[in-house]
Amino acid sequence: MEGAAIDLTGIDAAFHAPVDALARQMAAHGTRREEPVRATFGLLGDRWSTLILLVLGMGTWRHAELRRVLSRLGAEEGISQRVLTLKLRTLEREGFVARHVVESVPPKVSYALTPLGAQLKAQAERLIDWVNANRDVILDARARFDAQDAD
Amino acid sequence: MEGAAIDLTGIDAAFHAPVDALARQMAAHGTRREEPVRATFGLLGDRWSTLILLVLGMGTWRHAELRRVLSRLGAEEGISQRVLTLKLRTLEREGFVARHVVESVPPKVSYALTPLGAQLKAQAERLIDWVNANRDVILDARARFDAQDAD
DNA sequence: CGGTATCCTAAAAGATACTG
DNA sequence: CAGTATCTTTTAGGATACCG
Repeated sequence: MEGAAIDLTGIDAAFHAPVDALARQMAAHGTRREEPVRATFGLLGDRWSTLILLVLGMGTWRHAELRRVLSRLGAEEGISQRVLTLKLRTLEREGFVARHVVESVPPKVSYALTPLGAQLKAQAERLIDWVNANRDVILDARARFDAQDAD
Repeated sequence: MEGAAIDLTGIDAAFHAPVDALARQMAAHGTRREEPVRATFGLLGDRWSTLILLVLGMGTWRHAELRRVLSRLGAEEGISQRVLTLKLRTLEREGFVARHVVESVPPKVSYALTPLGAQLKAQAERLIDWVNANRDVILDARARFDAQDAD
């Protein structure tokens, strides 16, 4: 937890106190792409990672099966082999996904959630539930925004 | 809630049952970019929106002040005027941010969280806390991954 | 079958200049 | 001061072919 010594030069003095409190909070969020919070949020927000977490939440999958499921359920257009490998690698590096290889010819590779990944999936589901509970509020806000925009 | 009639052709029969359960869950997540869940996750995952939510959580800010704070606390490099406007527009459209204009010369524009936006900020903070609680697990996983990678 | 390499497109974000 | 327009850079993602 670094985040000390934030330079507030140029920010109105009236804001120093609240900004100071905020600085601690934002230090917790982290500023660099490598920061775990930023990295995790980035994963949840990308096109496939959350979907992958949900699918892996059901059990262990081979690469090809996983890809087929994502291609059927995830979107009109499916995920490319390259991107699935990429996303799985990132999820593995962060400790959310475990990759298991059985040495045969050809080798059998399978993926599953780690305990940490299962926790993250639970967190994601909480957020999904919150959004869905407020789905109508959001759609209303959009409708109002788009309507006034058309003036 | 559409999401009925998922085509499972080509997916091994052994997977039909779990995939079917999964289909309902993924329908809740939504597949299209316009889906509230996808859109909200995308916001939380982008470079600035979560930071903006945190700053607005402290009160009402003018555009320029907001930008100065983000440029000091948010990253080595600050947010551009254009991107801040863009992000605020999106947050406003989703109903998370309220934009208030006082008609003067020049007009005074200020931004604050809506009640819904405050809820989202709380959700984001929950996730931030979870990641920070597991920060070391994540960093360990990365270290192990990078080490075996170097073989 | 899983993975990589190469190439390409689309989308996000930054820099800069300008307007009411 | 807030916002827009234009241009450029960066990054995510997709298509395809090939390798062990």
